[in-house]
Amino acid sequence: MPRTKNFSPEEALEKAVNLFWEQGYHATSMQNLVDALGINRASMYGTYGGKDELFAQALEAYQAAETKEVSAILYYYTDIRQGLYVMFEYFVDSALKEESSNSCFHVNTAVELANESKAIKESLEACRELHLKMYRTYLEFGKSKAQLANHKEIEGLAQILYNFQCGLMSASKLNPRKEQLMKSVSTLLTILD
Amino acid sequence: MPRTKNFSPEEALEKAVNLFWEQGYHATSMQNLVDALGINRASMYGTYGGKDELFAQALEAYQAAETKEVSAILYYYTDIRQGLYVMFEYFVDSALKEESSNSCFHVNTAVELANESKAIKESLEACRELHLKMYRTYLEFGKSKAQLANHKEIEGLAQILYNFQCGLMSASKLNPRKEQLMKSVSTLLTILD
DNA sequence: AATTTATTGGAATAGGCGTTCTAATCGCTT
DNA sequence: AAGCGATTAGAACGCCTATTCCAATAAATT
Repeated sequence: MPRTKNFSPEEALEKAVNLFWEQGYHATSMQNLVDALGINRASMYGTYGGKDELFAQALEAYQAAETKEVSAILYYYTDIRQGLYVMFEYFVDSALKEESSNSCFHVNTAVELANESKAIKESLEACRELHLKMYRTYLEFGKSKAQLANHKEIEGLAQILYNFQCGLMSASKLNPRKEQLMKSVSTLLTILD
Repeated sequence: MPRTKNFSPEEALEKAVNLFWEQGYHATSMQNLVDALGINRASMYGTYGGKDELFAQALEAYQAAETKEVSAILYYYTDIRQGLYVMFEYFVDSALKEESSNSCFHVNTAVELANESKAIKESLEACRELHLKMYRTYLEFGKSKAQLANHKEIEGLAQILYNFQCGLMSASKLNPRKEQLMKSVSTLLTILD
C-alpha cells in the first residue's frame, strides 16, 4: 500500500558519513545534509531521526566499515610488519582522499565530541577496544611465528599502534603528504625489532 | 583621560584559552565566553575583536606558552631519552588537567579547523614547524653526545615525535589514564635505541 | 481505476547565534 | 571640581539553527 522510498537509505547514509567526516558534527547543518544527501528534509527526519541520531548512525557505519577493512588487511598478510604497514597505508590513503586531509572520522569525533556526548563516547570506546583486540591478536600471532622477540610486551605494543594511528591521522591535517607519513610508519615499525 | 579597564586582558585571554581548549571553536558561543571571562560583551569585542580574532589570539597564546615550556624542558635535560620522556609527561599532564582529557588545544584545533580556516591553519603549521625544529636540534644534540646511533635518521625521528605527540593527545580522549599513556611513551622511545 | 498511506516539498516555528547599538557609568586628567 | 571618553550593561538586530507541520504527490494493493 504505502508509497516506496525513491532513495537508498544506505547510499544517503554514506553521503552523510562523508560530510560529517569532512566537516565535523558542529560545522555541519541539517541544511548542508539536505543538500548533500539529495533527499527531502522530512525524509531525513523520517528515516534517520534528528541530527544526533543521524550522526550516531553515520559514525557507526564508518567504524564498522573501517574495522572490517583493517581486519581483512591483517588477516591477508602473514608477515606482521607487512600487514601493519599496509594497514597504516590504508589509513593514510583513506585520510588523503581529497587534496587536504580529512583525517579519520573516528579520531575527529573523539577529539570533537568525546567530552560532549556520552553515547558517542561509548561508540568510540567500543571501536577502540575492537582495534586494540585486533592488534593484540595479530601481535600474538606474529610472536607465535617468531616474527616478534619473546621479550616484547604485546599490550604496550598494541597501545602504541592505536596511539600512533590516531597521531598519524591528526598530524595528516597539517602534513597531507603520503611519503612523509609512510616514512614515519616505517620508522615506528622498528619498535617491533 | 579615559576610563581604565577593570580586568586584565591577559587573564581573560587565558580563560578564553581554557574554554576553547575544552569545548572547541564551534561548540563555544560568545555567550559562553562572556560568562566564562567574567567581562562585558562589549569589552570583549573592544579588546579582542570578534569570535574569530579572539580564537586566533587564544590559540596563539596557547601555542607560544606550550612551545616555551617544551623548549625549557628539553634544554634542561642533557639526556635526550629523559628529556623526551619528561616532555611527553608534560603533554599528558596538560591534557589530563580535568578528570576527562581535553587533549591539546593545538591538536584539537588542527582536527577541527585546519580545513576550514586558512589563517588558523597557518598558525598551526608555524607551531608544527617550530616543534619539528626543536626535535631535530635536540636529536642532533643527542647524536653529538653519542646518545643516538649514527645511522639513525634525524628527520624521520623528528616527524615521528610530532606524530606521536598528536596521537598521544587525541588518544587520551578515550583513554585518560596517565600510566597507560606513559607506558606507550616508554615503548615509543625505544626507536632511539 | 479507486483507495490508501508513506513520501515529498516547502513554509512555519521557536530559539540561539554573532554582532551592533544605545545609554548610563565611572576613572582619569586638567 | 569639572568634564572628557572609554568602559560598561543589556537590549536589539538580522540571520541561521534544528525541528515540526501541512498540503500535495505518487506508488502499491484492492
